[in-house]
Amino acid sequence: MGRPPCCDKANVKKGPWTAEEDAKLLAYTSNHGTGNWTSVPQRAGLKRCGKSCRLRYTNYLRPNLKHENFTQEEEELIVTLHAMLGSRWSLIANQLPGRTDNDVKNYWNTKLSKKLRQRGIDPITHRPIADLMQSIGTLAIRPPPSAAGASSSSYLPVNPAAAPGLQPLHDDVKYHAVLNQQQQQVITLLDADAPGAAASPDHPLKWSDFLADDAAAFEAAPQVVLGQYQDAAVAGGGAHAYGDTDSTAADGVGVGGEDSAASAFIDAMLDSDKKMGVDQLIADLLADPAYYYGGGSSSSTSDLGWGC
DNA sequence: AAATCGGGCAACCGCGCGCAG
DNA sequence: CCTGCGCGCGGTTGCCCGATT
Repeated sequence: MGRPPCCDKANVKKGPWTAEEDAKLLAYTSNHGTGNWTSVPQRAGLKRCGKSCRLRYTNYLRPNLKHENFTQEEEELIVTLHAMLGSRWSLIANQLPGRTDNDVKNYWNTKLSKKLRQRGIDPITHRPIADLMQSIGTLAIRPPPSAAGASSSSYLPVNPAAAPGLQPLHDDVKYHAVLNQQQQQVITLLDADAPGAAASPDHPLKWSDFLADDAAAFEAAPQVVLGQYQDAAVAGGGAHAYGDTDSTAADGVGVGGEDSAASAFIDAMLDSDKKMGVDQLIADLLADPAYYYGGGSSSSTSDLGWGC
């Protein structure tokens, strides 16, 4: 059997919140804070489920929330982080002060995913759709991994430059295997950067460490996953600090230095990887940016025109 | 002017995780 | 160690409203 419901659904109001309910919830939270959500409805005089109250507060009533449209910088950051994290909306939202996971998720589903598709990028894999179609096309005729020169027991990457005949789908499999490792590290690091969380001694790196204002400090860093969005960002102006109007929330993200900062971040991740014995895997993967976006093709990054 | 359609968004649902007893 | 509970998350639903026919 599943878990019992958190509240008596028969006596709980559902649907849109009224101004009166908002006022009650706001009055309660401003006086008592947001402690035990299950007791909030009763204490605040609301006929709502505690979960509903929490959702209403975090997505709408919470102070310092932004209600205006997403900016170009925010869009780019969402796409960048989605490429690294997938649909970990809460982690992505943590890097966008004043935005909620619901905001980001809705914006992605209604706007950004379509935008990417229109530009020929698969919003799930962040790779050119043409490449994916080609991969699907090779599925039926692709030889087993052992025949392709790779171990059949693992997805150890082969430097694409050293294996030009590698089938695209095989690339995809390895890409995801390695990317998943990267994602897990990014997630761990972002978690450690969450408000109130201490940096793990096992992962001394913190995402915010790479958000220095001085973007030039990272110029030497190789451009990897995020590089394809850089052209538009650079064209849109120099380094510009992301509006951090709420110093108590997640740290403001320096979008102007974001790409280079993110690259430096990944570089540091790679250093960390060495300790885990996967540095060679990552190094091989990063050796060729085309590995991510089928570079060299017509779908090169500058063609995305993201800033338009 | 009315009906229909589609996009956007707020809210709900179910699940997993962490923690306290 | 086990169990129950609360919280937070991601996926999904359904309503509202503007655009189109």
